[in-house]
Amino acid sequence: MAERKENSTNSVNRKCIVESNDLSYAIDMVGGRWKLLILVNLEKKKLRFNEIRKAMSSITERMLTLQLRELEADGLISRTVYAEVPPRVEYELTEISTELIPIWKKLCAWGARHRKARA
Amino acid sequence: MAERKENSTNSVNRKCIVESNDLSYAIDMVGGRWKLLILVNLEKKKLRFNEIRKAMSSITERMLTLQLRELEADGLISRTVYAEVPPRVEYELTEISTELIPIWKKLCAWGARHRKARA
DNA sequence: CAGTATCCATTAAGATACTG
DNA sequence: CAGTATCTTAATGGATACTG
Repeated sequence: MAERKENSTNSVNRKCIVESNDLSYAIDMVGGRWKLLILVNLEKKKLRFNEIRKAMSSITERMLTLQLRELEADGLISRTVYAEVPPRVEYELTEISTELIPIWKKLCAWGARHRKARA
Repeated sequence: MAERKENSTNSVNRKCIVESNDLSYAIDMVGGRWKLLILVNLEKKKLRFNEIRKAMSSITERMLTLQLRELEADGLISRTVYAEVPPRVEYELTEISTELIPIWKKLCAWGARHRKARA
Protein backbone atom coordinates (compact mmCIF):
# COMPACT_ATOMS: atom_id res chain seq x y z
CA MET A 1 0.00 0.00 0.00
CA ALA A 2 2.58 2.47 1.02
CA GLU A 3 5.80 1.10 -0.37
CA ARG A 4 5.48 -2.30 -1.79
CA LYS A 5 8.38 -4.45 -2.82
CA GLU A 6 7.58 -5.34 -6.35
CA ASN A 7 9.34 -8.64 -6.34
CA SER A 8 8.37 -10.25 -3.09
CA THR A 9 6.85 -13.66 -3.54
CA ASN A 10 3.74 -12.21 -2.10
CA SER A 11 3.46 -9.52 -4.73
CA VAL A 12 4.23 -11.88 -7.54
CA ASN A 13 1.71 -14.32 -6.23
CA ARG A 14 -0.91 -11.66 -5.97
CA LYS A 15 -0.20 -10.26 -9.36
CA CYS A 16 -0.51 -13.57 -11.08
CA ILE A 17 -3.72 -14.51 -9.32
CA VAL A 18 -5.22 -11.16 -10.07
CA GLU A 19 -4.23 -11.31 -13.68
CA SER A 20 -5.71 -14.68 -14.30
CA ASN A 21 -9.05 -14.16 -12.66
CA ASP A 22 -11.68 -11.47 -12.85
CA LEU A 23 -13.04 -12.20 -9.44
CA SER A 24 -9.69 -11.77 -7.76
CA TYR A 25 -9.20 -8.67 -9.79
CA ALA A 26 -12.42 -7.23 -8.47
CA ILE A 27 -11.62 -8.19 -4.90
CA ASP A 28 -8.19 -6.72 -5.18
CA MET A 29 -9.73 -3.50 -6.35
CA VAL A 30 -12.32 -3.16 -3.69
CA GLY A 31 -11.22 -5.42 -0.88
CA GLY A 32 -9.77 -4.46 2.44
CA ARG A 33 -11.35 -2.85 5.39
CA TRP A 34 -12.09 0.59 4.05
CA LYS A 35 -12.61 0.79 0.34
CA LEU A 36 -16.18 -0.33 -0.05
CA LEU A 37 -17.08 1.66 3.03
CA ILE A 38 -15.74 4.81 1.44
CA LEU A 39 -17.64 4.09 -1.75
CA VAL A 40 -20.83 3.54 0.18
CA ASN A 41 -20.47 6.92 1.79
CA LEU A 42 -20.10 8.52 -1.60
CA GLU A 43 -23.17 6.84 -2.96
CA LYS A 44 -25.66 9.58 -2.19
CA LYS A 45 -23.48 12.55 -2.92
CA LYS A 46 -19.98 13.80 -3.42
CA LEU A 47 -18.10 14.54 -0.24
CA ARG A 48 -15.08 16.42 0.96
CA PHE A 49 -12.16 14.86 2.75
CA ASN A 50 -13.30 15.74 6.23
CA GLU A 51 -16.87 14.79 5.53
CA ILE A 52 -15.79 11.30 4.64
CA ARG A 53 -13.61 11.23 7.69
CA LYS A 54 -16.44 12.15 9.98
CA ALA A 55 -18.73 9.63 8.37
CA MET A 56 -16.19 6.90 9.12
CA SER A 57 -15.32 7.76 12.63
CA SER A 58 -12.58 5.25 13.20
CA ILE A 59 -10.42 5.80 10.15
CA THR A 60 -7.22 7.77 10.57
CA GLU A 61 -6.25 10.57 8.21
CA ARG A 62 -3.39 8.54 6.93
CA MET A 63 -5.51 5.53 6.06
CA LEU A 64 -8.14 7.67 4.44
CA THR A 65 -5.54 9.36 2.30
CA LEU A 66 -4.01 6.08 1.24
CA GLN A 67 -7.32 4.48 0.41
CA LEU A 68 -8.56 7.50 -1.51
CA ARG A 69 -5.37 7.55 -3.56
CA GLU A 70 -5.73 3.92 -4.47
CA LEU A 71 -9.37 4.24 -5.33
CA GLU A 72 -8.53 7.17 -7.52
CA ALA A 73 -5.70 5.32 -9.22
CA ASP A 74 -8.06 2.45 -9.92
CA GLY A 75 -10.64 4.76 -11.43
CA LEU A 76 -13.25 4.15 -8.77
CA ILE A 77 -13.52 7.69 -7.54
CA SER A 78 -12.77 11.06 -9.02
CA ARG A 79 -11.11 13.86 -7.20
CA THR A 80 -11.81 17.48 -7.93
CA VAL A 81 -9.75 20.27 -6.49
CA TYR A 82 -11.25 23.72 -6.31
CA ALA A 83 -8.71 26.52 -6.33
CA GLU A 84 -10.07 28.29 -3.31
CA VAL A 85 -8.85 29.38 0.07
CA PRO A 86 -9.35 27.41 2.18
CA PRO A 87 -8.84 24.51 -0.22
CA ARG A 88 -11.77 22.37 -1.18
CA VAL A 89 -11.49 18.90 -2.62
CA GLU A 90 -14.44 16.78 -3.54
CA TYR A 91 -14.62 13.09 -4.12
CA GLU A 92 -17.32 11.29 -6.06
CA LEU A 93 -18.09 7.96 -7.61
CA THR A 94 -17.23 7.28 -11.21
CA GLU A 95 -19.35 5.43 -13.69
CA ILE A 96 -17.64 2.14 -13.09
CA SER A 97 -17.99 2.30 -9.35
CA THR A 98 -21.64 3.25 -9.71
CA GLU A 99 -22.13 -0.09 -11.39
CA LEU A 100 -20.94 -1.64 -8.21
CA ILE A 101 -23.79 -0.28 -6.11
CA PRO A 102 -26.32 -3.06 -6.77
CA ILE A 103 -23.63 -5.62 -6.07
CA TRP A 104 -22.67 -4.28 -2.68
CA LYS A 105 -26.33 -3.93 -1.76
CA LYS A 106 -26.75 -7.61 -2.37
CA LEU A 107 -23.65 -8.42 -0.45
CA CYS A 108 -24.95 -6.31 2.36
CA ALA A 109 -28.25 -8.16 2.38
CA TRP A 110 -26.40 -11.44 2.38
CA GLY A 111 -24.32 -10.28 5.31
CA ALA A 112 -27.44 -9.41 7.24
CA ARG A 113 -29.04 -12.78 6.54
CA HIS A 114 -25.89 -14.61 7.46
CA ARG A 115 -25.44 -12.69 10.66
CA LYS A 116 -29.00 -13.36 11.65
CA ALA A 117 -28.68 -17.04 10.93
CA ARG A 118 -25.82 -17.34 13.38
CA ALA A 119 -27.15 -15.13 16.11
CA MET B 1 -5.58 -15.29 11.46
CA ALA B 2 -2.89 -17.18 13.18
CA GLU B 3 -2.49 -15.57 16.59
CA ARG B 4 -4.29 -12.34 16.91
CA LYS B 5 -3.92 -10.08 19.85
CA GLU B 6 -7.47 -9.56 20.91
CA ASN B 7 -6.94 -6.12 22.29
CA SER B 8 -4.83 -4.39 19.75
CA THR B 9 -6.35 -1.16 18.51
CA ASN B 10 -6.53 -2.79 15.15
CA SER B 11 -8.64 -5.68 16.35
CA VAL B 12 -10.94 -3.48 18.34
CA ASN B 13 -11.36 -1.17 15.42
CA ARG B 14 -12.13 -4.02 13.13
CA LYS B 15 -14.55 -5.61 15.48
CA CYS B 16 -16.53 -2.47 15.93
CA ILE B 17 -16.72 -1.71 12.24
CA VAL B 18 -17.79 -5.22 11.49
CA GLU B 19 -20.41 -5.17 14.16
CA SER B 20 -22.03 -1.99 13.03
CA ASN B 21 -22.27 -2.74 9.36
CA ASP B 22 -23.54 -5.66 7.33
CA LEU B 23 -21.37 -4.88 4.39
CA SER B 24 -18.20 -4.91 6.44
CA TYR B 25 -19.39 -8.06 8.05
CA ALA B 26 -19.77 -9.71 4.69
CA ILE B 27 -16.39 -8.49 3.50
CA ASP B 28 -14.76 -9.67 6.66
CA MET B 29 -16.24 -13.09 6.10
CA VAL B 30 -15.25 -13.50 2.52
CA GLY B 31 -12.49 -11.01 1.91
CA GLY B 32 -8.82 -11.65 1.55
CA ARG B 33 -6.97 -13.23 -1.25
CA TRP B 34 -8.14 -16.77 -1.03
CA LYS B 35 -11.57 -17.26 0.42
CA LEU B 36 -13.82 -16.50 -2.50
CA LEU B 37 -11.44 -18.39 -4.72
CA ILE B 38 -11.82 -21.48 -2.60
CA LEU B 39 -15.58 -21.13 -2.63
CA VAL B 40 -15.59 -20.78 -6.39
CA ASN B 41 -13.69 -24.02 -6.72
CA LEU B 42 -16.24 -25.76 -4.57
CA GLU B 43 -19.13 -24.47 -6.61
CA LYS B 44 -19.43 -27.39 -8.99
CA LYS B 45 -18.66 -30.15 -6.58
CA LYS B 46 -17.20 -31.09 -3.23
CA LEU B 47 -13.46 -31.47 -3.21
CA ARG B 48 -10.70 -32.94 -1.11
CA PHE B 49 -7.82 -31.01 0.36
CA ASN B 50 -5.36 -31.80 -2.35
CA GLU B 51 -7.86 -31.26 -5.10
CA ILE B 52 -8.42 -27.74 -3.92
CA ARG B 53 -4.71 -27.27 -3.63
CA LYS B 54 -4.10 -28.34 -7.18
CA ALA B 55 -6.91 -26.14 -8.43
CA MET B 56 -5.25 -23.14 -6.81
CA SER B 57 -1.72 -23.71 -7.81
CA SER B 58 -0.14 -20.89 -5.88
CA ILE B 59 -1.57 -21.42 -2.44
CA THR B 60 0.61 -23.06 0.19
CA GLU B 61 -0.63 -25.87 2.40
CA ARG B 62 -0.48 -23.66 5.41
CA MET B 63 -2.60 -20.94 3.86
CA LEU B 64 -5.10 -23.42 2.55
CA THR B 65 -5.44 -24.97 5.97
CA LEU B 66 -5.91 -21.60 7.64
CA GLN B 67 -8.46 -20.42 5.14
CA LEU B 68 -10.42 -23.64 5.24
CA ARG B 69 -10.55 -23.47 9.02
CA GLU B 70 -11.88 -19.96 8.96
CA LEU B 71 -14.42 -20.69 6.29
CA GLU B 72 -15.59 -23.63 8.30
CA ALA B 73 -15.81 -21.60 11.49
CA ASP B 74 -17.89 -19.02 9.65
CA GLY B 75 -20.25 -21.66 8.34
CA LEU B 76 -19.35 -21.15 4.71
CA ILE B 77 -18.07 -24.63 4.06
CA SER B 78 -18.64 -27.97 5.65
CA ARG B 79 -15.95 -30.49 6.31
CA THR B 80 -16.56 -34.20 6.29
CA VAL B 81 -14.00 -36.66 7.50
CA TYR B 82 -14.25 -40.26 6.33
CA ALA B 83 -12.71 -42.76 8.66
CA GLU B 84 -10.61 -44.50 6.10
CA VAL B 85 -6.99 -45.24 5.51
CA PRO B 86 -5.61 -43.19 3.88
CA PRO B 87 -7.71 -40.42 5.36
CA ARG B 88 -10.24 -38.66 3.20
CA VAL B 89 -11.69 -35.28 3.94
CA GLU B 90 -14.18 -33.53 1.76
CA TYR B 91 -15.16 -29.90 1.68
CA GLU B 92 -18.37 -28.50 0.26
CA LEU B 93 -20.43 -25.35 0.18
CA THR B 94 -23.15 -24.79 2.73
CA GLU B 95 -26.51 -23.28 2.05
CA ILE B 96 -25.47 -19.81 3.05
CA SER B 97 -22.41 -19.81 0.85
CA THR B 98 -24.48 -21.12 -2.03
CA GLU B 99 -26.49 -17.92 -1.79
CA LEU B 100 -23.30 -16.09 -2.48
CA ILE B 101 -22.81 -17.60 -5.92
CA PRO B 102 -24.92 -15.10 -7.91
CA ILE B 103 -23.21 -12.27 -6.10
CA TRP B 104 -19.71 -13.31 -6.92
CA LYS B 105 -20.72 -13.96 -10.52
CA LYS B 106 -21.80 -10.36 -10.79
CA LEU B 107 -18.67 -9.17 -9.13
CA CYS B 108 -16.72 -11.24 -11.56
CA ALA B 109 -18.54 -9.72 -14.51
CA TRP B 110 -17.91 -6.28 -13.11
CA GLY B 111 -14.24 -7.06 -12.75
CA ALA B 112 -14.08 -8.12 -16.37
CA ARG B 113 -15.79 -4.95 -17.56
CA HIS B 114 -13.58 -2.79 -15.44
CA ARG B 115 -10.44 -4.47 -16.58
CA LYS B 116 -11.44 -4.10 -20.19
CA ALA B 117 -12.26 -0.45 -19.71
CA ARG B 118 -8.76 0.25 -18.57
CA ALA B 119 -6.87 -1.93 -20.99
C1' DC C 1 -3.51 -37.96 2.50
C1' DA C 2 -4.23 -34.22 5.11
C1' DG C 3 -2.52 -31.74 7.52
C1' DT C 4 1.06 -29.10 11.80
C1' DA C 5 4.99 -26.54 13.48
C1' DT C 6 8.30 -23.20 13.15
C1' DC C 7 10.50 -19.33 11.73
C1' DC C 8 10.97 -15.43 8.87
C1' DA C 9 9.44 -11.74 5.29
C1' DT C 10 6.04 -8.58 3.80
C1' DT C 11 2.22 -5.62 4.30
C1' DA C 12 -1.46 -3.19 6.65
C1' DA C 13 -2.83 -0.28 10.24
C1' DG C 14 -2.41 3.11 13.78
C1' DA C 15 -0.64 7.36 16.77
C1' DT C 16 1.02 11.52 16.56
C1' DA C 17 3.01 15.59 14.97
C1' DC C 18 3.34 18.76 11.45
C1' DT C 19 2.49 21.82 6.78
C1' DG C 20 0.96 24.57 2.41
C1' DC D 1 -8.98 22.24 4.98
C1' DA D 2 -6.67 18.64 3.26
C1' DG D 3 -3.47 16.46 3.66
C1' DT D 4 2.28 14.52 4.77
C1' DA D 5 5.96 12.53 7.49
C1' DT D 6 7.67 9.49 10.65
C1' DC D 7 7.73 5.88 13.63
C1' DT D 8 5.78 1.63 15.66
C1' DT D 9 2.96 -2.36 16.21
C1' DA D 10 -0.03 -5.91 14.45
C1' DA D 11 -1.42 -9.10 11.02
C1' DT D 12 -0.86 -11.78 7.00
C1' DG D 13 1.70 -14.62 3.87
C1' DG D 14 5.27 -17.91 2.69
C1' DA D 15 9.20 -21.78 2.80
C1' DT D 16 10.34 -25.69 4.62
C1' DA D 17 10.37 -29.62 7.40
C1' DC D 18 7.79 -32.84 9.76
C1' DT D 19 3.62 -36.17 11.51
C1' DG D 20 -0.62 -39.29 12.51
